[in-house]
Amino acid sequence: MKRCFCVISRFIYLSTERNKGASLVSNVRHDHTRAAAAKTLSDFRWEESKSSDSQKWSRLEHNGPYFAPEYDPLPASVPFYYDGQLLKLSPATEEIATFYAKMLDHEYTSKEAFQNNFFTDWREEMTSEERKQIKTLSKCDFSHMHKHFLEKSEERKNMTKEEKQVLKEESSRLVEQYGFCVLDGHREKIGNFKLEPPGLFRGRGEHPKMGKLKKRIQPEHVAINCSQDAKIPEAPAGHRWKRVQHDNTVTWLASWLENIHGRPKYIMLNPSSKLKGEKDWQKYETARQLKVCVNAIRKQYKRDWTSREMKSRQRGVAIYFIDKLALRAGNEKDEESADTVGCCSLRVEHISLHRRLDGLEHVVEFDFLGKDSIRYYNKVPVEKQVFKNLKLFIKHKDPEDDLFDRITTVNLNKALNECMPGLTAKVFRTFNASTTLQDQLNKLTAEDMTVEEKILSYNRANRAVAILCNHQRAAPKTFEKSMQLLQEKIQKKKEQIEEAKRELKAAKKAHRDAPSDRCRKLVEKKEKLVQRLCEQLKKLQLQETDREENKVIALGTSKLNYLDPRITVAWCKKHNVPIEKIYNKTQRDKFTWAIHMTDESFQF
DNA sequence: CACGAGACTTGCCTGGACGAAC
DNA sequence: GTTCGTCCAGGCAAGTCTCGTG
Repeated sequence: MKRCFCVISRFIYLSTERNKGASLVSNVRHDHTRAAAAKTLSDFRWEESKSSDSQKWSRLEHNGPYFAPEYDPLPASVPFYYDGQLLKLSPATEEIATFYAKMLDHEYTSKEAFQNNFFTDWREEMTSEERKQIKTLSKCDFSHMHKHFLEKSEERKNMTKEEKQVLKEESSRLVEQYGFCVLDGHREKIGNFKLEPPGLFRGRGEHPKMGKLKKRIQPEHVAINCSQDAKIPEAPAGHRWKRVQHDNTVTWLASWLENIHGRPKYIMLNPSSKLKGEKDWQKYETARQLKVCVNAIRKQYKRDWTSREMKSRQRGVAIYFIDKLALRAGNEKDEESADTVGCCSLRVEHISLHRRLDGLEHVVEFDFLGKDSIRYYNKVPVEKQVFKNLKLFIKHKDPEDDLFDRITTVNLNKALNECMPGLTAKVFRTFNASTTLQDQLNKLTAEDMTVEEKILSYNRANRAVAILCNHQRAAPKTFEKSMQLLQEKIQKKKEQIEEAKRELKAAKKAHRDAPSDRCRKLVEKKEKLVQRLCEQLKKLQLQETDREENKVIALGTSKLNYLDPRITVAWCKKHNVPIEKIYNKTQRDKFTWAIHMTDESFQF
């Protein structure tokens, strides 16, 4: 498998290198396409790939991370008052105050947890003098700071073109210096070369740590990873790195521990890199592998529904949910984070069982907060045996008890792995998402459609996946307004059509009454106008449908993470839709591998 | 097996660039 | 020229899963 990808990756490099003849590129592609076609799924050796996969590179060199600029103290003209008294804060204290002052408009500064966390952490950073004086948050007056930053941002908006140009050049110099690394002889883009600046932590949902201080990262906190023979990046003057290591079994260039949860964070490559692309390709191949054995797995979990062992029954139902509803695995979480769940961590309170609902039998009603505190709400008719089992699982339990108390993500994944090497809960999401896209595209695309209609079909297929995976977004702030505008446009267009039709009729009549070349030409002209207007109307109406259906659905996540790009590429080729209409520049870069290795016959 | 550390993927939001409409 | 709206890259939080250790 590994070897197979090497062919592809060599091709990608070839094709992205300048001054290479097009004929060479197409030759490579041709060869590869055949090689890939000849390769069947059973040829993949997962065990083998596992050992060889552990080495991620042989040579790695980079310039280290870019540190956030030092704090620039406020001008003396921006006062801070405590309890009505002017107070000059020390730079460190002032800096943290500005984090809060910048957020005053946000709803969450009104939350008690946010205020308490912020104030506790702020006081910890104060000088003892300041700590003695500043005892109550509500007595702090940040309003002048707040105003100062509003003005600053206004200033920034009103910069001249030239000033903006200067900034732009500065930032591209930064990218030039820090934004790339050299991995195995190839210059690769780094994903996030800038270290996160200090600020206030705002978790998602009801996060118990909201408002806590995210501290400034110092070089002494940062570990550097590069190859032994590489030039070690220089630490900022007067500083040294936490450590420099040469571990080629990992892909990160730099890492540090964030202070909120004490979890590691990393600087890694951009998705367009070979390293990431290879991994991505592997992911989809695993998902395609599941396609081959999913029937057997389904049979197995259905058998488990009637197992004598409670654990097996629970696992059978859990995998059924993961498969049917594309739920996430649902690892255990600690108390120090928002209360969200996935499949294995579902609690009794998250489901309601309805013997009969809306004319359907055995309906399970799900209502819980999933990843990022996004609500999952769904009413699903299930097999009778699943229903029976669920009743059994919740018997004698309290609402806050685990629904699946005998299983964990670890043993669930272990069981899955025994069915198919490499299989874990999340593979089902990839598999179901990509399968859905393929099915929907096949169903929704017709040859006689215009390109616009085909794109609408694609978006609908994409949307079906997003709904399956529960990818949501906040409705755009301007949604209502822009929708209304669009409707007015449509109305206007309709009126134009009426008008044009009347004119056409009149022209026809004139031509009938007194045929002439001039009259005939006028009729033709009017006919064309009507036709053109109708086409425009259709386009607008398509746009309206698309936008309405998309109001709270986020398509990006599935497009980027769940849909095998080869499905899209093949579809575009087959139906003559330019790939640029579906993938923007970033997406094309990320999916370069797929764009080059896929021909129109590919099916997931 | 439980646990925690570590590595890597997935996820939503936002600020600013850019183009269209006024 | 200004305003408005859309799109996208970047930001960073929050998941999943693996591995080593006792």
